[in-house]
Amino acid sequence: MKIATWNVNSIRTRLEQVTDWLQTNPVEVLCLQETKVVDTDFPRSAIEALGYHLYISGQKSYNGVALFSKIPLTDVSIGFTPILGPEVTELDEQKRVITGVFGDIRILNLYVPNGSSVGSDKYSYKLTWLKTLQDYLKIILDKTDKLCICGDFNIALEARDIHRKTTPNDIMASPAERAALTEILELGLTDAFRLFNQEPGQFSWWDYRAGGFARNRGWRIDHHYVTPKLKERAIACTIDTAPRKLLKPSDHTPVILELE
Amino acid sequence: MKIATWNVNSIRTRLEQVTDWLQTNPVEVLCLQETKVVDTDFPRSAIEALGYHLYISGQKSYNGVALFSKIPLTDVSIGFTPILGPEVTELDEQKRVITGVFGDIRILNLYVPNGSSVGSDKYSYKLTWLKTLQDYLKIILDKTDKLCICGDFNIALEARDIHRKTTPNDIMASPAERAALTEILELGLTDAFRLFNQEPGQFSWWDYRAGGFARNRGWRIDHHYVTPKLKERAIACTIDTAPRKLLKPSDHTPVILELE
DNA sequence: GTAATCACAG
DNA sequence: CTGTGATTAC
Repeated sequence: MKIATWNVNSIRTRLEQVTDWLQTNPVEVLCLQETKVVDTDFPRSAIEALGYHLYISGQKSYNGVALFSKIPLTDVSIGFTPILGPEVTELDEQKRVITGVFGDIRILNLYVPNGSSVGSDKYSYKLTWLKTLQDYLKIILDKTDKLCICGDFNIALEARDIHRKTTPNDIMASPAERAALTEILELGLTDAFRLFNQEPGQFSWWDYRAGGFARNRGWRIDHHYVTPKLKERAIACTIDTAPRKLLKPSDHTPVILELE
Repeated sequence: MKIATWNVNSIRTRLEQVTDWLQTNPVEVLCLQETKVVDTDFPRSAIEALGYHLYISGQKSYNGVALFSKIPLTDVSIGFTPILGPEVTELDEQKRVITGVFGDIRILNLYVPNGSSVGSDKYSYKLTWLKTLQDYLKIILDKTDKLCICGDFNIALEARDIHRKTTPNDIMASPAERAALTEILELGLTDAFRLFNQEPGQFSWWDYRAGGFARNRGWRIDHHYVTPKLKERAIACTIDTAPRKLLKPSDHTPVILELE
C-alpha cells in the first residue's frame, strides 16, 4: 500500500492537479496540508468521485489538513484535544492535526507550524506545538505499534536535506527546532525516506521566490516517520517532482511511502 | 480606414484578447480605455510586434487610455491641460484623455467618468469633467474640421440604447448627464453608429453581474462622434460582440468605425 | 462579477 | 513568488 503526503498550498487552487495526480498515482492514502479552506467549502465531490473517503479539518485562509483514503478510516480524530484534553484546545485553533486508522496502521497527518523566524512569537509557538506533539505521541504510541506520521514538518534535520549551508539562525534548521523533532523521533520513529536514499539534494519543497525550483534550491521538509513495525514493512519512499514542474504548482511536491 | 474603441478593463489581464482581436481586426487605430496600468508597466512590445505605434496615458489601478496606430500619430497630447492650461491640471490627475492626428484626422480618445450614482461627489465630478471637455472641444474644433472622438462615454442618450426603462435617477441616463453630452454634440458632432443602424438593442457594455450579457441586458455607452467632414466619409459603424463571448472578457466590447 | 491594491503568511 | 481576504471601484 502507498501513503503519500503533499502540501498543496490551497486545495481549491490545486484541485485539478490533485485529481490528475491521484489518477496516475492511485495511492491508498493521501495526506494533504495547507488546504486553506473551511470544511463546508472543501471540494469533496471531485475527490469522492475518484473513490476516496475524506476526513478533513480546515480553517479560513491558513493551515488545514485532509486525509483521503481508499477504504473508510476508523478512530478518526482531529487536533490534540481528543488525546490531551482541554488544556490544549488553544493549539487546536489552527487546524494542523488529523489522524485515522487504515486497516491496522494509524496514520497521523501533520502540518507543523512554519515558525517565521528564529526568536519570533511564531517560533515560540512552533516549539510549544512540537512539545505538545511529543506529549500527544507518547499516548498514541502506548496504544499502537503501527504508526505512520506524515506531513509538512517545516524542519530539515540534516545538512544533506538542504540545498545550502545554514546557520543556527535559519528557520527550519535551527538547533531548537531540530532538537524538538529529534526528541520526538527518539520515541521510536524512523525517517522512511532515508531507509532507501542517502543522497543529498533530495528535496520536497522549493521556495517560489528567485526561481528556487529551476535552480534546485530546495529543502526536504515533508516526511514519513514510522514505528519499527512499519519500518519492517517499508519497501520504498520516493519524491515525485512532476507536480512541481506544472504551471501554477504548489511550492511542495508529493512524497510517497510504500509498505508491504 | 478603421478606428475602433474598446474599454478593455485592464490591458494586462486582457492583453491576449486584444492581440488576438487585432490580428483578425487589423484596424488602423484602436482606442483603449481602462488600461489600469502605469505607463512603465504597459505591455508595449506585444502591441508593437503587431505593427502598431503606441501612445499611452495610464495610472495605477484606475482609468488609463491608450492609442494604437498603424502609422505614427502627430501632435499627440495627453489630458486637458495642454489645451486649457494649468487651471485644469487637477482634472488630469485621472488619466482619461489622449489625442493625436492620423493623416488628416484628429482622434480623441476619452474615458468619461462613470459618476457612481446621481447626486454623489463622483457625479458632480463627471458633470464638471464634461463641462471642461466642452471647453476643450471648442478650442480643438477651431483648429480642425476632421475630428473623431471615441471612447467610453458612460452615457446613453436615448431609450433605444438601453435594455430597460430608466428613471432620471439612473446613472449614465440622468437628464443632467444627457444634457451635458448633448451640449457637446451641438458643437457639431454626430453619433456615427446611428448613421447606419436605427435598431434598439444595440449595446457595447453589459454588466458582469446577473448574467447581463447572456440576457442581453446592455447599454450602448461606447461611441464615435464625428464632425461633418468625417460624417461624409463614414461607411460603417459596427459593434463586434465576439470578444464579449470569450472566457474572462471585458465588460465592454469593441465598436468599429469605418471611414473612406 | 471582475479586477486592482494592500496586508498577511509562507 | 503565490495564495487568501478585505477593500474599493465599476
